[in-house]
Amino acid sequence: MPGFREEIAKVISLSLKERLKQDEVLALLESPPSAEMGDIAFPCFKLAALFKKSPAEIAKHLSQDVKLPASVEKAEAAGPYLNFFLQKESIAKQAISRILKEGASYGKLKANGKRVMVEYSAPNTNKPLHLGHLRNDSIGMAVCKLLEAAGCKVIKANLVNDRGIHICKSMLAYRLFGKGKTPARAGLKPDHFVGKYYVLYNKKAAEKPELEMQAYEMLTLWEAKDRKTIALWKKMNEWVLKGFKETYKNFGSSFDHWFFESEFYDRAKPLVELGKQKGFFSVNDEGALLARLENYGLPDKTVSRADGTSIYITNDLALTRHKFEHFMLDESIWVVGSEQNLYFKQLFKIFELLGFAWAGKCRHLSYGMVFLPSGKLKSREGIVVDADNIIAEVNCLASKEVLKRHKKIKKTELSNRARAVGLAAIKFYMLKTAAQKDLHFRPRESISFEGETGPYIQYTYARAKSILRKAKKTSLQNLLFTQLQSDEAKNLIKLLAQFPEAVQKSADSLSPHILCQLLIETAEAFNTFYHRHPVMQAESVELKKERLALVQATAQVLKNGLALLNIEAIERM
RNA sequence: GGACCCGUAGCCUAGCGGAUAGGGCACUUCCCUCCUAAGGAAGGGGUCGUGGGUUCGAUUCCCACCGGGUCCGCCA
Repeated sequence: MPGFREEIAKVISLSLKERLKQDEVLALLESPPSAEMGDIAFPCFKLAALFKKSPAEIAKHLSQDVKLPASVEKAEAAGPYLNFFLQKESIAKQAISRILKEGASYGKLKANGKRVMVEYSAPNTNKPLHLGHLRNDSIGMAVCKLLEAAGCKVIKANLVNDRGIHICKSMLAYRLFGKGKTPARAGLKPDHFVGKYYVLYNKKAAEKPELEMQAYEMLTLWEAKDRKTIALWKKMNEWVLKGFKETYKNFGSSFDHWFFESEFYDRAKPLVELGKQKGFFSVNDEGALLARLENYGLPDKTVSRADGTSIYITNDLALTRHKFEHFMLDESIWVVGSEQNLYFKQLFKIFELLGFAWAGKCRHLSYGMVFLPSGKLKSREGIVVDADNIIAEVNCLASKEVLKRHKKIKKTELSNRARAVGLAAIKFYMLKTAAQKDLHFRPRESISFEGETGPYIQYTYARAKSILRKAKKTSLQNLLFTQLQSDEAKNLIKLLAQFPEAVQKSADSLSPHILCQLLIETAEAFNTFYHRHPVMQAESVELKKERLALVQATAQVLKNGLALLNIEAIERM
């Protein structure tokens, strides 16, 4: 069902003899700076070169030539812009009935057959998930949902970094100082229990440098599949994974596939051979194997150690090939922090040089670092903001807020609402700014429930739902929208109509913040409308119904939007 | 030394070649006999890091510089 924006794009496209396609026109539409100038603006700058006329001339020509749809009252050229004045009844009818009809699928595009894998979270099994993972998971989940809405078949993947020297460090500390304790006996969440030994290792290693040697010996034993070492590794990894799964469940992260580095790190031999054959993998003076990338403006990358043991990239070489071949992917996306920008450039260049057809289908979704007031997160020193603690802390804050408003609320209801509100605060905070920007996390200020926040949008939704509950089962069929005349209603409708385009844009550019921005604007517009125009006390029955329909449509859009950000819309707050 | 990212009001942030630079926090002043005040209305606060250049037009593109960050490991 086309909306009025599509209609406008269509008539412009037709008038331009389709030199610009409807979708291209649609993407160019913007809002004039003030309402007096119109509701939708079409800038003509891009057409100047195409038609060899000034933008103003083109706008003028279009204003006379364009065949206006019913949703448009008039179109005026204003310098280089063509401004459209919308017909209130028509757009209300069109947009609201479309949203009510499509319901939960409003904003979703039809399937495009593209298979995309999104790898995110990627924890290390030597320590619990921290603040950085919360940003990673928030972005990862939102991008998965956005791509799904855009019509892709999405496979959510988690790569568990479960081998390597860092894992051996917590293992060594446990063997030396653990005295056979278990998480249960220590009364700790199992991933926190293991993390304690990683911190302990680093503390002890500062005094006893020989520990480093011992950790490396342990890695060699592990690679040689030494029974006792493997047994310890398995035990500790099980503990950690059990803890992770609990955190993921709490936070709402989910995965279709779990990959383990331990299963892929030694499967890169054929690729290493291929690289040698192609002549750009070669051994250096110390005996390590390097991918020679200096001709491509990149530093060389070590592919395997002199003693033949594997390093991190070995795993990615084998795993990526497996991903594309086994899952028949059209695209593979890695959600990984910006500190690995160079690493991914090198990795992708190696795929290209190895000659894989899918080399160009790899995307690194890079996001900025999360800093604390004291500096960067440093898990080695135990300076972390632990994910579980943050979730619990925000939950507690939310709980207090709910309790302030509802003194006699039932316990289960209180905890459900607090959980939803707390998570919304964290996730929206992580998503509302462009991913590449660094984030400075100040626990007290960062996660607020007022202003541009997840809870603000949830609150707006809850207010809308509260009205709808009061209205009971008023029929909203066959409304004419002749009464819904206010500017506030019109503004709101215009924003609701932009939702599908915002979803598309967010998905295409892997930028959840674009959708966040629209949801904020929509919530603001609704709250303005809410204050100016009482719904249940409307002057006439017809007006009341029309307002109710608008409230219903707004609630639907907010709910759909939040869902794409992996945030729950709650009925009452 | 080299590469990349970020500098927009006290703080956070959108816009990234075009119409008066949008928001939020904090601050000032109003609004709960009225559908949830986690809200709304109004107000003050900006040389869009600095200096050049390209352009009819630059917060947006290019160059230099200055701040801040990251990476350049036989760590992951």
